[in-house]
Amino acid sequence: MKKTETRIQKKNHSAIKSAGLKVFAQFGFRGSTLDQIAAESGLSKPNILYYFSSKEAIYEALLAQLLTDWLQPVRDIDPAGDPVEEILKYAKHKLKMSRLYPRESRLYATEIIQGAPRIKSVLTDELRDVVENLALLINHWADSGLIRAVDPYHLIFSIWAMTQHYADFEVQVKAILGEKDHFEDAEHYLEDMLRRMLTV
Amino acid sequence: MKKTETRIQKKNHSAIKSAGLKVFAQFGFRGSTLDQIAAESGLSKPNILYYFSSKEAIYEALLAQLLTDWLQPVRDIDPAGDPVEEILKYAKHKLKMSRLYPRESRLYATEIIQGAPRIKSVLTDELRDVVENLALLINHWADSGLIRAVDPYHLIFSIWAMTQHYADFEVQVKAILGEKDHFEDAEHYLEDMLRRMLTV
DNA sequence: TAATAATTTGACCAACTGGTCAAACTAACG
DNA sequence: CGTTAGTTTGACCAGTTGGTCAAATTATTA
Repeated sequence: MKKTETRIQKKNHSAIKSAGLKVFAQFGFRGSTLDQIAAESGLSKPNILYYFSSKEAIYEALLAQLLTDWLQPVRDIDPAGDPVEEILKYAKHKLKMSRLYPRESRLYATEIIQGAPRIKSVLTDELRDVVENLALLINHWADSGLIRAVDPYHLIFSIWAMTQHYADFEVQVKAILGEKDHFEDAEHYLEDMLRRMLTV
Repeated sequence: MKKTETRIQKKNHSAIKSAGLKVFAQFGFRGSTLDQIAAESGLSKPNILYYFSSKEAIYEALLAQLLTDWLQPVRDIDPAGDPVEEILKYAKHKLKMSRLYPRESRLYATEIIQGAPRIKSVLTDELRDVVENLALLINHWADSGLIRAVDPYHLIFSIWAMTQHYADFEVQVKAILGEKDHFEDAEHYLEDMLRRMLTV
C-alpha cells in the first residue's frame, strides 16, 4: 500500500502530471521534452525525475488515469433504464468531458493516432469487452422494440467521433464558428441526431 | 514555371513525400526525425536535404497538398443537385478518402490537435469561407423545404468527425471490430444517419 | 535542538537532432 | 568520347535530448 504520500509529494506529483498533460497533449510523447514539462510545472528536470522514474512513466500515469475515467461511464449505462435516455445520458456525458477536459481527449487522440503503442492491449481487452457488452445491450433493446435497430458498434463510434471532435479539433471548430461557446448547439444537434436514429 | 523536373527529381520528391507522410502521420512534426524519413525513403539524410530545404519544407509540402485535396470536394457540391444526394455524395467521398488515405487524415489530425500552428490562417480564411458557403447553401435548401432544418455547421462537423474517425482511430476500431473491412457497414450507418437527419 | 529523512539542484554525459559542405559519383548531351 | 550539370555521400558540427549523481538544502521528528 503506497498510501503514505507526503504533502510535498502530493503537490509535486500533481503538478508534474498537470504539466505533462498540457505538453503531451499538444506534442505527443516523442515531440515532448522533459524540459518543457519542467518549465510548465515550475520544477527542475532532475526534480521531476525524482518523482517519476522517466518521461515515459509520466505519460503512462496519465494514460492509465484517462482510461479508467473513460471506461466507467460506459459501464454506468443502466440496462434497466429507458434506452434512448440512457444513450443520450452517455453521449452528453462524453460531450461534457470534451468541453471540460479537452487536453485529456487530445492526449488520448494522439496516442491512438500513433497506433496506441502503449495501450493496445487495453483496447483489445478491456475496451473491446466493455463495448461488446454495450453492443449486446443495444441489440437487446432493439430486439425488444424499445429502440430502432441500428448497428450498435457504429452508433457508439458516431457518439465518440462527434463528441471528441469538439475537443480534438477545437482550433478548427473555432476557426469556423468563432470563439463563442459552441457546446450548447453541439449538444442540441447531438441529441436531435440520436433521437432521430433511435426512435420509431 | 518550374515544369523542368527531371526523372530523378520526380522519383525522389515523390519518395521523400511518401516517406514523410508515413513518418509525420505517426509521430507528428516534432516527433519525427530526418533519419526516419531517410530510412523510410531509402535516401541518405543529406540527399533528402538536397531536394527539400528542411524538415519543415517536407511537412509543409504535404500539408499544402492535403488542404487543396480536402477543400475541393466541398466546392464540388452542386447547389442545383438534389440536396440529400449531394450531401450524401460528399459524405461518402470523405469516407472513401479515410479508407484509401488514412495517413493523410492522421497527418491532418495531428496538425490540428497540436493547434494547427502552420495552417491556422488557412483554417480561418479558405476553410472558413468554403464552409460558410456550404452552410448558406444548406440553409437555403432547408428554407426551400428540400431538406429538414438542421444546424448546418454541426451537420458538417458530424460528417467530418464520423468519416475521419475511421482513419484516425483505426487501431481502436480494429481492436473492437477485428481486422475485417468495416467501411461498408460504416457507409450504411452514415447514409442511414444522414437520410434520417435530412428528410421529412 | 540535533539528527535523520526527504527534497532540490548544478554540473555533467552519451546519444541523438537538424543541418552543412566539400568531394565523389553519375547521367545527359553535344 | 569528353564536358558539364545534376546527384549522392561521409565526415562533421552545434544544439538538444533523457537521464545520472553527488552535494546542498529543507522538512520532519526524536
